Amino acid sequence: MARPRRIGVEPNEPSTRRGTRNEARWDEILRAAAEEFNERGYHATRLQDIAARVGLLTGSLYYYIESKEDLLYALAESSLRLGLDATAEDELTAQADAATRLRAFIQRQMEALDSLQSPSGGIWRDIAWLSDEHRSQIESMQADLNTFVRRIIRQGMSDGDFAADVDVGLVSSTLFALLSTTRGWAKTRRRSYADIGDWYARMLLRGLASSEHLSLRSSSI
Amino acid sequence: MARPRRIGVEPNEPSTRRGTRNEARWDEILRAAAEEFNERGYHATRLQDIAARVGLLTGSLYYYIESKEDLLYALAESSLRLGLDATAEDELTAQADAATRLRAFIQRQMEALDSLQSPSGGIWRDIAWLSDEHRSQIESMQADLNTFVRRIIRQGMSDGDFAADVDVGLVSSTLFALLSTTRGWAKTRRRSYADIGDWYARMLLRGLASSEHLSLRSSSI
Amino acid sequence: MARPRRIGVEPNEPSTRRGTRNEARWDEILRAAAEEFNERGYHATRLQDIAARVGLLTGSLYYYIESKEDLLYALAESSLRLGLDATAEDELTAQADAATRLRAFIQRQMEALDSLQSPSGGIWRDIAWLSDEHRSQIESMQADLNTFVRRIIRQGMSDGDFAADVDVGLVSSTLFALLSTTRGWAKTRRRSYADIGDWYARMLLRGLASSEHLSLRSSSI
Amino acid sequence: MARPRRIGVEPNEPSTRRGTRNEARWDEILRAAAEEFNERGYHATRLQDIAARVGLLTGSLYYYIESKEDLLYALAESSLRLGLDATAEDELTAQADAATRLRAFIQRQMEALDSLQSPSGGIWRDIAWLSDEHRSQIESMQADLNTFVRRIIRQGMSDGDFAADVDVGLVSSTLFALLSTTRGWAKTRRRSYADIGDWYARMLLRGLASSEHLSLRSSSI
DNA sequence: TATGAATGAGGATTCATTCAT
DNA sequence: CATGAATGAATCCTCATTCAT
Repeated sequence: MARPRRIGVEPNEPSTRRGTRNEARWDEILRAAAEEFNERGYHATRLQDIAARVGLLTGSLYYYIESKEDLLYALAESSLRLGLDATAEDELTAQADAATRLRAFIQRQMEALDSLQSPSGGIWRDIAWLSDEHRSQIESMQADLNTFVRRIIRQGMSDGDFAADVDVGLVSSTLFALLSTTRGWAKTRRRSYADIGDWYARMLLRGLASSEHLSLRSSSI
Repeated sequence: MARPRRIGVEPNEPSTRRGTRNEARWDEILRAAAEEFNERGYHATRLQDIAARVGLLTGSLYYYIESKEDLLYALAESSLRLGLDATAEDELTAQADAATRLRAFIQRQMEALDSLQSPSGGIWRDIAWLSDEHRSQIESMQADLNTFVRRIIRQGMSDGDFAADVDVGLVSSTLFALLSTTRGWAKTRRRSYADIGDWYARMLLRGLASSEHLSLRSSSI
Repeated sequence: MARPRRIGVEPNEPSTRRGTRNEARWDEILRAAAEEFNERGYHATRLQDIAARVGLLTGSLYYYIESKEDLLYALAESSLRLGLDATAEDELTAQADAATRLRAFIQRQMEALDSLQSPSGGIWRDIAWLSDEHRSQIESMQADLNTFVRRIIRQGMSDGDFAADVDVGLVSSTLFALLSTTRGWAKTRRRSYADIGDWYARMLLRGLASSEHLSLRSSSI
Repeated sequence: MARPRRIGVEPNEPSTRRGTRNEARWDEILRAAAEEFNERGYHATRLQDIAARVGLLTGSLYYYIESKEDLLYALAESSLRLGLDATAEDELTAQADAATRLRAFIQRQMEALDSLQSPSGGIWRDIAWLSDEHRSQIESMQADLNTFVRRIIRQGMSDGDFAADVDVGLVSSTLFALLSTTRGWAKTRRRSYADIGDWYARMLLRGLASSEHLSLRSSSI
């Protein structure tokens, strides 16, 4: 293990490089990396662990990657991309009230968890180890996702659906905390991601509701 | 000689036990370790980082510890001990309804976050790196804490305060996920731990409430 | 990361086993280790010393070993295996009298000294540093060798060739002491191992003889 | 553990130093060091091991020694001094035949083994780690002892008591090998040092005898 | 005399990374 | 594409040694 050395990375390498060839293998590798990172964390995971999962020797990985960091980036990126994709709303939803939109968002995020490369809490702290360029890309995507959620919440507040005294940042932090932690313990659980998403949505929406509102339409929540 | 992963038997005994001498330093060290572990995670943290914070050389740390693992254990242990201490209820609370008890529990846990050595999400995954003995001790404490929460939830269910269709495990997982993640982002936030605790309690209790119940006494939640 | 005395469990598996790959190198390494251990002893020898002899960097040794202990074990094992191999007797010898068999045994042991990996007194004390499993294997082989010698001596005693008052354990201890020390000083000496063996045999056999017996056939000894 | 650093030792330090004060403690320490060195060897022994035996903390040892090497030197020196003392012969012995003198020498050496600080095979290889000055002193004493034995053997040869074809160096090597190894296994044995000495003398003397001589007076050997 | 605390130079071990084949 | 072999920079851990109290 070592502090990141990559002092000077060429920003414009021949993109003819890695990843393009043999998509299947590349996916395998990403999947393997995702699992190892989820279980042990980025630093505790050895390239050898990943290579072994795919049936390769460590050195062989370098046909596909340029550095270990590549895997972290690729995973964070694809995970966030999935999250951002789940940001797209069909016409109906797009015009619905905040509660509906939030519930839909949560459910779409939970669905994304099923695809193997998704947010496992631990990875996010390790973003700090990415190269400057990579890190800022990731952080920008995180910001976008965050913004999407905050917009919905603000919409709910101005529509009077959500309590006026809600701390928007607190709520979105809570939501992402829940989403990113889920994978860690959900495996052992018999609940489907959909069920868990239901519970999250119920908690959050009830929590967001203003007291009067809550008593009026509680049955629908 | 260095880190000889002494697989086998040490003809020489473990020497004198550390940790007790110079309580002040020991606390400093723990505090430093907690902060580093929280920021970078167990594996990414170098003993040097910790030593430097305390103004020692790396080797000097070994006057206080026997291995890096010791620090992980000490932190996990003290963190859980705090959590378990927060399990003690005054007479009034002990006889209160589930909602009251749960809210009190959450607030006490949040208060514990203020003491420097407290649950930072990341640490828990690294428990896997503890020695067998240490790990089983930690896991046992985790189980105790878990049990306490589940009992309250079950009480609420049988008293009719909480919805009957609640998944106890899911709820407690959610609660611990929230508690252990908090530290990660709370620093940047202007909310006090007490405020955050209020929000957690509100969300969880409303989430747990049965629909009718909710509409009836929603204003009090 | 270095020498983390990984007391506990390794979440990561031992990886692929070494030693078999590139037999030639492996032999070189063993030979180098044997020489260093003989000269300085196990503890005083640095892996760097061994690596340098083979023209490798210290870290590169770990492609072949898992720990320094591996080398100690491999050497002790191969040394004892040689010794045990020298236990095999041709038909003629097997049916000869004790004196003949003992002499033959000694000579075969001395021949074994020529092969580079052989008993150098110092190594045996360091066996204490082997892992439990390794140590018990070594000790078991030592016991076998010991038994072989004791059987011959007992045969000699019951055949009346050796004095009846001989202390079997004492004799075998003496023999192994001689065998294991030889290498230490024999290098500087101009005598061949065969000559030295002759002298050992002469001493021991005469020492073992009963007084009467001795005077009768002394010329043949 | 480290290669000996003492690059430049002042040859003429105030000898007012160590060892003089509190003879009792000093003896305890030497005794402890002797035992540890015998069991684990010089390098594997930590000053802490020795200190612990005496009930001191490691640092406190430095009131008595100047460096770990001091202990090795003191032990080697005292051990050889004992050996050389055993070189003194009473008038009768001094004028006896070689066999008698050799036997007497062996017995006196064996008696010396009882005093706690005596030759344990392992120590001798570690002499290489002494400072130049210390080492040459030790080697000089070794040479003296060696010479004494060789003289006796040569006397025996010229007197016709020992075979003429004997290799003097080989014999003395053998003798010292036996003497220095003894402690290693003698503990477990029920034989007294005197008994063992008898056996050594018998073997050597018979081994040294010329064939004719042997048959003539075998009963007396 | 003895101790507690710290130092610092090793030395073992790990692992990302390279590269010729 | 993959492997075997090697590299070397970290990082952990050990222990002789120092020194103020």
